[in-house]
Amino acid sequence: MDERKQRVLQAVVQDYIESAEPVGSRTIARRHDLGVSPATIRNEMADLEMLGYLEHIHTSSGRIPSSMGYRFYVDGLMQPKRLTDEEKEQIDLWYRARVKRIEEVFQETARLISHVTKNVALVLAPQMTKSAFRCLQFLPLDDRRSVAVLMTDAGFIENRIVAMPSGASFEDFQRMARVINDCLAGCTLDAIPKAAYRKIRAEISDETLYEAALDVIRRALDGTDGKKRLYLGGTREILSQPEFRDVERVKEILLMLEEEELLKEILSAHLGDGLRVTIGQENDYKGIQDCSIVTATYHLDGELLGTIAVLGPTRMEYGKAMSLLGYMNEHLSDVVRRLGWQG
Amino acid sequence: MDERKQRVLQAVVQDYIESAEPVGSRTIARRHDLGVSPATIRNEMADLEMLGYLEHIHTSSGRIPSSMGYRFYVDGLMQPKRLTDEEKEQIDLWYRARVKRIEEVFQETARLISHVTKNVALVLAPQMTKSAFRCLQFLPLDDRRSVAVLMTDAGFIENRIVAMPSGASFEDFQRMARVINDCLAGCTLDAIPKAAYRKIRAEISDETLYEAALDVIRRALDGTDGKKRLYLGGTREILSQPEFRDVERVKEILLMLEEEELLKEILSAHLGDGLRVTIGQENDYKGIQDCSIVTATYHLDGELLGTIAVLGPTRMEYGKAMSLLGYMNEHLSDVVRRLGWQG
DNA sequence: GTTAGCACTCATTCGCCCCGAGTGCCAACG
DNA sequence: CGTTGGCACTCGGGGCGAATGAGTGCTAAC
Repeated sequence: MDERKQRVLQAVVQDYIESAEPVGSRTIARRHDLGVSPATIRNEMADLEMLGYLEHIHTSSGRIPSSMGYRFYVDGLMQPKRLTDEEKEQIDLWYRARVKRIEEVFQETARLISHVTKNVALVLAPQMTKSAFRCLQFLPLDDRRSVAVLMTDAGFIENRIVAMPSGASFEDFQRMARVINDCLAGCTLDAIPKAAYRKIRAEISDETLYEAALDVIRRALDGTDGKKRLYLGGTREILSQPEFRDVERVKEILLMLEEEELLKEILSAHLGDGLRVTIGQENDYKGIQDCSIVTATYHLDGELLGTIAVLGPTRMEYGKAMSLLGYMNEHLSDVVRRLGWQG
Repeated sequence: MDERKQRVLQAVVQDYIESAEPVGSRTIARRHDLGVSPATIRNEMADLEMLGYLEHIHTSSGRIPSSMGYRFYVDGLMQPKRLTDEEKEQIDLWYRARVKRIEEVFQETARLISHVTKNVALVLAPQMTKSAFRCLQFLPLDDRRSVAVLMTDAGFIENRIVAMPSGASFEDFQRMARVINDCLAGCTLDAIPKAAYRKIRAEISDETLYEAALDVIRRALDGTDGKKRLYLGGTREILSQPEFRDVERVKEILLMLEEEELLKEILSAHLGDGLRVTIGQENDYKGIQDCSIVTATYHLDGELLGTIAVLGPTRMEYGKAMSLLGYMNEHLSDVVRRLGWQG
């Protein structure tokens, strides 16, 4: 593919991303300074179509890029846009103004991304169960119940009300906590070895108390896993995309966005690959083969990681999405740290 | 207004709610057994229009109810529908299956209501700051930080990481907690008297420690107030309403639904009135004068209360919405209690 | 290799007509 | 006097065809 073809392809993709209308040879000749006439561009476009980079809806309607065309554009033609200092400032401001509690980081990140890109944003929060047990403590609530507080090395904190079996005192509970803390020290939450349970069993002779201990561990863990991990943003924003002018189309995508498991799967598939773009038919899942996804994985101090993503029509501002995610990727952990999650 | 007019009005409202199309005299004669001819019904409808209960888009298109018409229907004509045992069973199942943690109750309630009514659901959670201070406890995290856990009488639990000033030991913090617990006992969180602060000041002589104490209290409180209190559900469901066939209309309502403060205001205005219906032009806020809101306030053991609401086009199944909210109203506190929030 | 010219293709828009649902009024009926 | 049937009138919506315009593909000339 020669230089000029590339420039034509670039022009087509850029114009189409901007206008959302099939673009014709004349338009390109007018708006881009290629130094050739529309007729020549027509010839080039016909060639590009032969090569699979452009598509025709029908004879006589401008061309639109194919998935392959977008791919070539993203890989080579697009000039990677960096965020300006001003934009970075804005992002920082957004966090300062809106995120008061660590739990809000993910939701607000999704909102921010969708707001900037005008597309759907997905944020997959790190799994608490992947981090290591630090300690379990009890606080007295009343004579029948106490509050179990579970902390992990990554700084997750969970609290939960547990009933105390009649006959057991708060002191019994505190002793129990010490045993559990000893036995589970350093265990990753989703992989507590059988041996640890045996050790607890050995330490706690009282049957009811042992049952209570198990219950506490179970309850402390189960909430953490069932906890919402996928945050969505921008289901409103996509309405401004011409692709979703028709309500049926909107319903379709919203229906899909409710399938949390499916989305998690899609995002998990991209885990660990840094910044990555999947375009149109490159998607495995059929329902979004007219959409593209840009994903980035972020790290929080070493082990823990999650994924942030932008989902939108193939006609997406890839440069913007990529630079934004790239920035978030680097700085999300800073934000989290500033908010006091992790030292 | 005589008996027959009422039956005609009832027929018009019911048919319109069902079909979303303006209803004509012939349709009513066919579908409702009023024992009179379409001509007679036409006359009655003309009268009802004079009286303000029905409206005409223009000559020769069936009638649709006015706000006043809906009001008359809701107040007198509608037969109040009770939930069947089966439906109640379903609701209970929903909660059992989906609500694992107390924090999810409100979001899931919103989802449930929107799912059943096919309209937007709003749930205003009770304010933590309206409940009374029970105790503040510290848990050690590492040598520089500890976790402050705040509990209130209503069973709210908040946790937050606080830095310990250098030089202060964990024991200092625990002493501080005891002082704070003494001084704030029984105070409502949003109305801590000046005297309480003076008392703390008097008890804690060390300047840095006092600052730290204030910071802890402030931080424990500020998160609780900033915490999300309004839960939305069903922004997808309303797409199936013919009123929102046009994307512009959808955008409009979604935009409004983002104005959290506005929504809180609207709901707060209905606080404490039990089950209440506001129809079309009865709404103060102009943006929803073609919508109706059904609200109900629920109580959680005495003091604490919040509001649940259904927001939809005036052509709403009032009976369904009201019976559902009525039920939720009575049983939400049961659900909460079962999940262990409050004894 | 590039360009101008020309015939051809569709999608869209507009006007037009017709149909059907519905009203409003009037006259007749019991 | 209330009820009914009949009839003229009114719109909205669907279907049809012509005009428009953006765009292509091809060919011949530069």
